[in-house]
Amino acid sequence: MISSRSALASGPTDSAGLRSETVRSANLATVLRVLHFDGPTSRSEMVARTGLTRSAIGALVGELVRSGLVVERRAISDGSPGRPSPVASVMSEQNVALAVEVLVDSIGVAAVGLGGVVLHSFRIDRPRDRVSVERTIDDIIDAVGRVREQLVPSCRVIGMGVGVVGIVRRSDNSVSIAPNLGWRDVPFGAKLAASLGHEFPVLLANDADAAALAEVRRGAAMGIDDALCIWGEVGVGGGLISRGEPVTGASGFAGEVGHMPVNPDGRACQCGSIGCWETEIGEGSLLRRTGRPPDGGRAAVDAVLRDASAAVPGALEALAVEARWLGIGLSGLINVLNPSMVVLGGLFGRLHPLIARQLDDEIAHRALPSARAQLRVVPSSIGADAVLLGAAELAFETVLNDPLGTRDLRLVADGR
Amino acid sequence: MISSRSALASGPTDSAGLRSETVRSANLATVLRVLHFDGPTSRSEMVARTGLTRSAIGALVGELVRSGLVVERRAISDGSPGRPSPVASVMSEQNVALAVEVLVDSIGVAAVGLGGVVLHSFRIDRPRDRVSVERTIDDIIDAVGRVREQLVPSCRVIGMGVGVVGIVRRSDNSVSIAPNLGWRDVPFGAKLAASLGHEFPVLLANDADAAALAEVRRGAAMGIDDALCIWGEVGVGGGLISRGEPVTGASGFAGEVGHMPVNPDGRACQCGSIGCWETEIGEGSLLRRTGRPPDGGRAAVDAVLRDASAAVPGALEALAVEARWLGIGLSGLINVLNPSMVVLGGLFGRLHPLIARQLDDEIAHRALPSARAQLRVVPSSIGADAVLLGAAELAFETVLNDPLGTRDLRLVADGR
DNA sequence: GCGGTTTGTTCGTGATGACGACAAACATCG
DNA sequence: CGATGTTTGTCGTCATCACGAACAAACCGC
Repeated sequence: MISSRSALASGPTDSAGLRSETVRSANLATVLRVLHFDGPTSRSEMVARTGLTRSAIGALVGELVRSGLVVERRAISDGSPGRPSPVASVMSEQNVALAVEVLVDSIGVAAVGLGGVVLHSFRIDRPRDRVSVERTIDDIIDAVGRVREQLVPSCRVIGMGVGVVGIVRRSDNSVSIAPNLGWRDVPFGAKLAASLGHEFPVLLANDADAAALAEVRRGAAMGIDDALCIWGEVGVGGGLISRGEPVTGASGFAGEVGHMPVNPDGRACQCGSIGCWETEIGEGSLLRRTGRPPDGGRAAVDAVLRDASAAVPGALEALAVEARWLGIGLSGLINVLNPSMVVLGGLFGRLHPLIARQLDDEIAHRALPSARAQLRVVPSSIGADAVLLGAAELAFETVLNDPLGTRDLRLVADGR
Repeated sequence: MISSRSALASGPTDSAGLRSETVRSANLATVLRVLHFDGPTSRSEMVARTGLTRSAIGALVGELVRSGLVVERRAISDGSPGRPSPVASVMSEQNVALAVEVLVDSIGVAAVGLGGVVLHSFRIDRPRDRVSVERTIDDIIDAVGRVREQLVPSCRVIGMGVGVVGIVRRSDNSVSIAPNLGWRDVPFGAKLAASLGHEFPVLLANDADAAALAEVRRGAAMGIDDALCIWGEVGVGGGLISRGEPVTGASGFAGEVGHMPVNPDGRACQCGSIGCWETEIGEGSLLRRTGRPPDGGRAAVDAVLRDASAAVPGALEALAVEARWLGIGLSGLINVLNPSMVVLGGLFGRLHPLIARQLDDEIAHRALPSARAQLRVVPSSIGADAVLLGAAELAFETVLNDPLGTRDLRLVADGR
């Protein structure tokens, strides 16, 4: 495998030298990451996994415990000989990320503990005319307040992750365009952070990207280094994972698979182009093919699914066409990115059981044999919380990269 | 930006702990990388760039000098006050990579010095019936011999990089399928390494991938973290760069953009699918549109370019169609990957001056405004040597990642 | 030739992990 | 129930590596 740091001239960070502190920080991060992703782990297990010595692991875990991120429980003897190893685990309740999901008709907020546990959550349904930026921020603050009430007093908020139905420019935490909300070039991250008094960092992401992240970190694609998550509702979004990390692109727009041209002489897309993938596989398109109004929403889709399960001819045909176009677009992405797993979420996750066969056929026909050799296409395994969990992971990244860098200063003071 | 190591469970390498040696190795790599990519650099400049102290840089450069990778020349006083800083540079002639380019009608071999200098090269033209695996290996060994004769006696061969016209599985250095050569599932890397007596590592890559790497390391996309290189000849290949590193995909197939479906009801592709991008923009397609036989090769393409420059109507129209389809496919890739630069090489590089306008229009029409905001589309800046230079970079990676890991044992022995 | 400036070099210090010795905690067996 | 073996935490020592300060060297300008 090729692996190198970026060439040069791209800023001082790239060619920065390493010092001893870097090592410590990286090792702390490694340990915390294991606990965050794999759950409670004994010290001896950590020795085996990291290759570090017992003494090093002891010191590292100790430091994490002192900083309030980790607890160690006395070992429960598991029957094997030898001295039992204490099990470290993350302090979920004391270290939480606030996750926010901004949809058109509702706003969800959750407190997610380190380790990925949803501790508390709250959802505000709202009429379609209540989607202005200010209203949205008000609603979020309201919901955040309610969620925070339920947290333990000693709890520390690590950060906030927000998944928005719209195209997000990650480089400056702004919403570039969100047609369904009527937003355009909104510095949403900055506004929200300001409204919250800059108490913690606020990170924005496209909802599909967030869901993809959740899927890779805690769902079907766990442990997969090259994955592709396609999220479909009204629009179609995607999250790309390469080398185990999300592909963001130059300004964080990567993954807008919905606007890949697949049918250059097809229907006009609301993005201004013609024959985007979204126009062929989006919710509206599926509904139209069954003779329903394209804005029927989830209820209408459920009706189609029921019809198809009952083998109603019109519905079956519509699904066949859907499968065909889904397969066409996927084949392109498979040839370009060679993922080892494709996760279908949202609409496509629900559709998958009904169209798996035809979808696989289409891919077998159109994708290069070599590119699809190791491929698995699976439905999303995380349910409704995918976006929230992904948004939380976004916020956790800070601590996971540098566990002590952002630690609570109080704890530093009396910790040693 | 999100950045994290791969989650877990993906092998011990991922969650490996760092030790002090790691720091040394990483810092040596940083210094060597600067010299390799930026050319001769003074010590004081290196201090500024890496953030390391003068003493550390001194020790690091010293170690690289002792290992025979680097020389230090006495500083030439540049007029500024203060003690002049000695300039370190890479020992190109003593540390070379052998680069090989396997095309249908010729085989090129070059000795590329560390730093990216082509020292010597040799090309064997061969009839189209001489493309068997064995013949090819014979020809390579022959050419390698001739090139090596010209190297200085103290020269050390770091490795061999091979760019092949075909789909390469990087995970095991094999050629999965190369239609133009008639190869299929050939463990070419292993065979070649064996024929060379396993003297050095042999790394395989698709020719477009190699060219893309060259473009990112030393060409138009130098310093760009998210780039996309589209290489067109008979087939269409692509190299994806994300976060400054090539995207390889699960088994190293990523970048087969030529087989992205763009026209589902279009022409049959030799890959078995229908309406692949390649069928619309490949050399054959361009020639067919001008009424020429599709296998006319480079000479025929040149004729088309001449016609277009002379504003012959048929040629202009053909180029317009070419530009349209090139734009359609590119727009999809831009929306999915959000690169900040697209480099057009091979056929497309030659075409670019003639179609730039129409291409930009098509992209403006089809790609999301946010995704193309920072985008530049440029022709390749490296000429005929792109594949060779990229193949060499592939081989250099070993040393650049761990400068002393592979050093000549002789030098270790008397070096200290 | 003298001061000012920049840079290489040397040496001591601090941080960090490896390693070995020892003690603690558990299971098994007699 | 105690002896033994095994596994593991802890402590002290050592090696590695970068930092920082002091000093020397090499250049400029006057």
